[in-house]
Amino acid sequence: MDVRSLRYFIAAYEGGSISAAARRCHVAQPSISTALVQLEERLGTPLFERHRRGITPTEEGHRLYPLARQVSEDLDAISRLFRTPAPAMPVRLGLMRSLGASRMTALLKEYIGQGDNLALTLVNPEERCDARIIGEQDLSPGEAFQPIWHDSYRLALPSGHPLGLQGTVSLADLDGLPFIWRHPCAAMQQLATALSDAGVRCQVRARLRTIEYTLGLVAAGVGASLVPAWPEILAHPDVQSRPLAELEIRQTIGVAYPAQQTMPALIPLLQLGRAAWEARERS
Amino acid sequence: MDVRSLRYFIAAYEGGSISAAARRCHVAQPSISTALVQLEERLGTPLFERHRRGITPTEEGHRLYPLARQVSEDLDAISRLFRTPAPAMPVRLGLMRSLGASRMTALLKEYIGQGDNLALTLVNPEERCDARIIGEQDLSPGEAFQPIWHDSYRLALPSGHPLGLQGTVSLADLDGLPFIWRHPCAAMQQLATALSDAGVRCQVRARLRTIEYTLGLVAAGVGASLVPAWPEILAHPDVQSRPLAELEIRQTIGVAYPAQQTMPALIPLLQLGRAAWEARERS
DNA sequence: CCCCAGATATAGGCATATCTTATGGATGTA
DNA sequence: TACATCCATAAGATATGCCTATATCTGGGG
Repeated sequence: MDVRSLRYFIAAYEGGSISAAARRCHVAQPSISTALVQLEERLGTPLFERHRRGITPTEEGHRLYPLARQVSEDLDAISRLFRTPAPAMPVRLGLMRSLGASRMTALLKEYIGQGDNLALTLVNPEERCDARIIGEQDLSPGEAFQPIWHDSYRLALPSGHPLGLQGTVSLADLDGLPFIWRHPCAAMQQLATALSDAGVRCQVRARLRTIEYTLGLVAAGVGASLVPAWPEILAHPDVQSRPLAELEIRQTIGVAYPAQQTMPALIPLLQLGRAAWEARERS
Repeated sequence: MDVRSLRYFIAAYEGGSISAAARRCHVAQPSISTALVQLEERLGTPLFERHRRGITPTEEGHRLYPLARQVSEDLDAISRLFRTPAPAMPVRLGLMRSLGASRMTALLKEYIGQGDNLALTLVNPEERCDARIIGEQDLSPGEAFQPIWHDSYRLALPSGHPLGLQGTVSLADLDGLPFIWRHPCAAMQQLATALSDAGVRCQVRARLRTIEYTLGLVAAGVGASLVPAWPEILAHPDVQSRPLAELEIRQTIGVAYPAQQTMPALIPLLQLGRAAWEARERS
């Protein structure tokens, strides 16, 4: 028997579905599926009941779980045992504003877990730092770039707003529209340029920095705004979003780091970034 | 990290050499060697010091050993957990006399460990049984045969005996020689036939059944005898052995079992036998 | 003094295991 | 009805492990 299948089992048990386990383990769904079948054959008993909305552990699955955790964690402990407690590699990471809290914390959690005793300091991307999570357009000369996510921006409207009746919204529709401006943001800059080119002016009702506040004001009906198409935004109950017709506003976000002589402590971050990027490309 | 390399580590630690670990794990020596190197790289520390006569664990090796045992045994425990306690498959195994205690117990130990709750009964090979460990020449019709070991027989002499001065001993040298006869034994029969064909007669000083007693008498200087070339015999301090010149006495020992409809409980035994046989062919 | 035996390390070829992509079936949802 | 989600299966590509052969080193025996 193999710990690999045990780890897959753990992820499936905790995630409640095979697909979730695949995402968590950074592998494709069939890998988990077949590994679980093999494990069940090996143990001679079914471990999950499969249904449409996921899987539920059987009696035996519940019994196996704590044992599998035990073995898996013991193995991790062995890995750590001999790592000379690296003297807390300091890494200063510059984070661009409005990154999407959930995906960013997930990435940092994995990075910290995988890296070798990191002392992570988070700063603004303008400050001195070892690497920066920024949009590709803000790259400095001499920096290399590992893409991680790709955001497309959409117009956010209060639910029930008449523009929501259209599938897409054209720039001209924004003329005179109450608008909430967010700054600094490359996407907003792009929109500003396009609007002035088109001779369209909207009413700026507020200027602020964070996406969370912006969403709140949009939901309250203060005005429209431009937001990235993150799942947690698309799912917001009081906000609807529509793509802009003439203008496709996109931004690639990733790790910018000095091109020569990559700091070793950064390597796991770059690997995680690449994994996330390639997973996105596949789907 | 993989339990496979941990198991190899355990075998190397306990065996005191990489080659010994390879023999115990039924794999070739380079497999262990490279796996250990990879494990050391993974943990970032050397685990053994290599020298010509084997390996000795480093400080870290000693620390790793109990942990590796823990993980390996936990994993085995999981394997066993869900096996429905099979209702004690009874297996009657007929054992030919003079098999070589050490290798036979090693085989049986592996068989019991691998099989599924066996109730093993050891009997003489003439009695009714499910399978027999016998020499190939004693096969009954309708039995299939899986070879395990190949024995070549040599003349055993008390150390210091004048015939020991010759590299090989011819049949004629045995004329009048004090001899210890062992029975039943196919090799002895072969020798008896050859002697009578050559018109040579030796003095039979004793007749007995077990190899252990025979060796004792040879060591005591009572006479010579014919014994298989097992390591523990070749290494005996008071006995020297020489091949016979004209007559090569050999015997293949293996599992004899009913050719049709193999009992499932026998399958692990056949697999172990084949593994041992193939390992012998390689060396 | 030379050669052999026994130990470990390395290189190349091969088989198997694992992963990915593509696809189908089933079911709840807009 | 179309769609999204989830699981299972098949087929092709890739990786990993294993084996054979070989090289190096060392101690022992003739």
